Amino acid sequence: MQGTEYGDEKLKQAMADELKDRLILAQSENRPLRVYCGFDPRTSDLHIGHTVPIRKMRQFQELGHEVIFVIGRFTSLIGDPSDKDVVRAQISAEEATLNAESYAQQSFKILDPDKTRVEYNDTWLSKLNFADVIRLARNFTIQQFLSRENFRKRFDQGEPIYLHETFYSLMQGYDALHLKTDVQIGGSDQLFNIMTAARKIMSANGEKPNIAIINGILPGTDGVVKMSKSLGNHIPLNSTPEDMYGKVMSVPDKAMGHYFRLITRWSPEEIEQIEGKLDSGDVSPRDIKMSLAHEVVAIYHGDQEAAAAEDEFRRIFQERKVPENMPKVEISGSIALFKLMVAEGLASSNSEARRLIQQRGVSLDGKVIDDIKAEVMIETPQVLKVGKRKFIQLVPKS
RNA sequence: GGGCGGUUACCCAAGUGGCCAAAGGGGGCUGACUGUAAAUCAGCUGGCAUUCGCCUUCGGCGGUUCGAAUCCGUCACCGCCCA
Repeated sequence: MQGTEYGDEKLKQAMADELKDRLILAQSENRPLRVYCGFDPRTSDLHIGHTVPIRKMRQFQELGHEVIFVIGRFTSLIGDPSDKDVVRAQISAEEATLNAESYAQQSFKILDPDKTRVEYNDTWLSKLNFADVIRLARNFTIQQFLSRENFRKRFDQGEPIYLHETFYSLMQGYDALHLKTDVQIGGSDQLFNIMTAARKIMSANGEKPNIAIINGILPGTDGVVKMSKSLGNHIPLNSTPEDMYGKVMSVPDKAMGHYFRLITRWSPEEIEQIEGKLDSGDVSPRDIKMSLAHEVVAIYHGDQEAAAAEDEFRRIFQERKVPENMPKVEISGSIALFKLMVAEGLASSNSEARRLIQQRGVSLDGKVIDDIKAEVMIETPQVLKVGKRKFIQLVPKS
């Protein structure tokens, strides 16, 4: 039950007890627990926020249990209202399918592919007819949904709540029923879907309700809001070691604890020790964060890459030098600086490029260029820096 | 189906005929400071041209007007109340 967050001690205890009982039961039936977690293939990139439940699945896997990775190809067409207080856009089936495939692949960075069952929930959900749906819906009252915070808030503020949004919970519940799961893993934003919807649907249909393992929510690089691609505060699993390292470093100090607990391999004892050092001021928070960044990178890229990313970070941001490797661009003759920036993707429009130049955000070999009419002529290789972290090397065309 | 209110840039939100590319806040970006943290300060934040200027944008379409985000018509969508 490490790294879990039920927001309620009694609930946590109840779930822990139930899990124990279920383990005993499963053992007597000579079978492993069936554990599942669903993912919404809304985007194609997994980010480290997604890894929180995935790591939990991995733990179950290591203990010999059966793990089902459910891709919500059907549900993503509807949109999960759980983590937003606004309606989410629906995406197309084609998009969902494409995303789903790369999704499963990425999850194998953590899960053991041979021991993971991947399921797409449209396999069973698309077969339900209207009468089936009504039967499921009969288990719930409008009031139950309204008592849920995100619906309540919208209701009170006179913002729309669409009927189809309530179906999301039903679908998730049906997933659990269909798969006859013992355990369902999810973030604390899934509490309603798991505790209220899934458990009710299961017991109403004669199954034992699955046990909820509720993880804390990993905040994004802003340190406050749940990590998500759409908010741009995410750290993609596919990003380079350097990028990943840097992004972790940009996380506010106050959010470090969540990162320790939710995405590192550190034990509770180690974390306690680290936090002790932080509190006493024995170690600089920056150094702690650097070891955090190292750890995160090491999980996905290995120690060597992590060490290299750390060197690079020191080099660029602490010693203010240029990166070891950067894209090379050949320049012949002379070209307007702002045009070059746009051509190389360092600015999204001429106006933005000029703005950056005016704001002294552009330099060539360390020398700030603040003339928007500047022309560049390259005779020997020079490094163009735009903003805090964009570098390219300009070389003369041979 | 009826009545009322609403739809403004990435988000929230002001603006009710010209001084509106559109107040303010958030977010983002750049710079200073710094630990790519926090806090703070300054600037920027539609596009093209950076010289006057030009173009696109205020739910869609159409109209009135020298001129519309602002007025009229119509359509779409949302909220509240009534049925």
